[in-house]
Amino acid sequence: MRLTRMFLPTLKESPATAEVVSHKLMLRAGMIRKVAAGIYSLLPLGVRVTRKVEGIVRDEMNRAGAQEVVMPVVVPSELWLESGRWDDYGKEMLRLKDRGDREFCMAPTHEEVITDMVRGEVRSYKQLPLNLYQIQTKFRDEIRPRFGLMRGREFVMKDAYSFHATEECAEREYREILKAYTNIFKRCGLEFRAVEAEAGPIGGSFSHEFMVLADTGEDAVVSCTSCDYAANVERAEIGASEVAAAVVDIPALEKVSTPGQKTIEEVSGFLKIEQASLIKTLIYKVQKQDKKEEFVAVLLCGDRELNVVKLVRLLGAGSMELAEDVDVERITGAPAGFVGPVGLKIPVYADWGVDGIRGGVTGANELNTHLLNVASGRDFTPSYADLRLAGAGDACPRCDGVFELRRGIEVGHIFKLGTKYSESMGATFLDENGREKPLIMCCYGIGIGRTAAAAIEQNHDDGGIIWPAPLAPFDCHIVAVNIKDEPTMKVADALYSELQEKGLEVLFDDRKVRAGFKFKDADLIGVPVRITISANTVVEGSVELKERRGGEARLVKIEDVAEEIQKIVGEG
RNA sequence: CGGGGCGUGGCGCAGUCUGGUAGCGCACCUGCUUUGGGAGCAGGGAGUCGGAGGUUCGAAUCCUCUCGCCCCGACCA
Repeated sequence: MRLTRMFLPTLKESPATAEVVSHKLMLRAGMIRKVAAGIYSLLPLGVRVTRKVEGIVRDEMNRAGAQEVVMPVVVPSELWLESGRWDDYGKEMLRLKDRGDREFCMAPTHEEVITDMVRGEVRSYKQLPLNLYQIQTKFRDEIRPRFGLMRGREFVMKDAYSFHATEECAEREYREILKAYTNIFKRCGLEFRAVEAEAGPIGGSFSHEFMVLADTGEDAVVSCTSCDYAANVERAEIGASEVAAAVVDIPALEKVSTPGQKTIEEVSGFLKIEQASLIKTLIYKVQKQDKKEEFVAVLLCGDRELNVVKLVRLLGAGSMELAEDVDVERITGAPAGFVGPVGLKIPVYADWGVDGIRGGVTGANELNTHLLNVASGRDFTPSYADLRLAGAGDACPRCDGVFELRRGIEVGHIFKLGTKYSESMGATFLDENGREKPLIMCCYGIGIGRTAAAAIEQNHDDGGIIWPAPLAPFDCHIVAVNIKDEPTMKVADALYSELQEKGLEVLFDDRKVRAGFKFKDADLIGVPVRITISANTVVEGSVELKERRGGEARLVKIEDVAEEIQKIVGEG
């Protein structure tokens, strides 16, 4: 593509509204333009990158035996009423009416549609398993869209759904796609982790997220430094490590006045005691499954956070929330900030870490007062469990390694759905014994635009984007330093044709602007290889080759250019 | 949903407090010079100041309403 003819509006300054690098660079490099909050148009360069991601995804999905379908964006309410999600999905689902006042939505996901498609056709176990996928636009009316393509309202997603006669078969397929996803993100040239994750509101029994590692990621991920365990911190289990110390040599409890010192930081600073030696006490209001309410206390080391999901699971609760101030005072006798486990009449749960605190500090359940020399087992007896949010240095639950903490961008998510949709929507088949059973389902998603954005978050410098070769909009970028110089243009034109004939995608900057201007644009756009053609090197039959990802420019004989580029971008 | 902020040429902003008839940088067009890291000079085009209503001799500026966009928070002791 000749730059003089390409719709590629690059920007020197970045629009004020862009917050994260990928968003800024996509705007500056002329890949996207905003149409409304969380809604973007893709410009030619954006389309090229998107197609690269889609191509890899499509290829690996097909290879894994999945078949491509396309489902509608606008879906009638009936299907959602059947699954129960018309009411459950809430405001994230954009609803609309047609001229006959019939209700529809812009599909935020397609479980209902695919289940409907399959239930109409699949009758027998002989037709299973089946894996169908699509690459389609979805709409979720996010509370707060942000970060460009990273968290838009309208976005392109590859979603796949598999259908099985048996659990074993479903799990086998789940493993297959896990492998396929690993191939996909490897081929995209991204550093990523497949992590154990919470299944979330979509439901199901287990799930993995694919996280592209980048400091700007919205999610926190722990991974073991010595085995391959990795998990979203929301999910991560922690291995037991703290060993209980002997209780004997701890001095007696002592009250200390701590006027106005409520937070962990304040108490820690006031008493000159490490945050880790403080015992944080949270009072939670728990909604049990049978709708009864109960209050519980949760203890954590002062420097750690509670993982609410772990507590919910431990108690088998329906939901829970922090107790209101009035409830805290009624139950403990003190306002929030001065609460402690000693003498509490409600059930007390503690994270394992608390067992390691000897001679700790807690609230005294008395205004402006804390207790010193508190010891678990002597002064209070909690039920211990793994309750804290995992962090760096915590023990791995699978081996004796420890966690490191990284940030990640969720680009893929796979779930085992089970029979949630097939049961509610009557998608059944007849097994070998002629018995009717609900189909067992799994679903598998990949955010296409988000993957491109994540690639930028992970691969950029001050000058702009540094595309991993497989996602790059072009393989190489020819810069003709001076278009008025005839020898230069002769070589540039010839190379442009030759490289294209050899199957390379070539961007040719033939604009009448100064060299520096072209170099800046080239760095911004981030094509892997730049070929600089100028009068002084052309005389000796060579041109300059420079890789976007570091490295010095080097002279290459004109006849060797194609081969060199193919070596770098890994084609041919 | 709660809190905060912003809408002024394509982009980034000043001007608003203290009303007087719109300005700067980038981009764009023309010419000359320049030509390896976002050139210089000269000339030029482009804005119903988000929209509606009001106050006033006069409104980008003050008041009311409205629309749009952005940020922070939504499990914190």
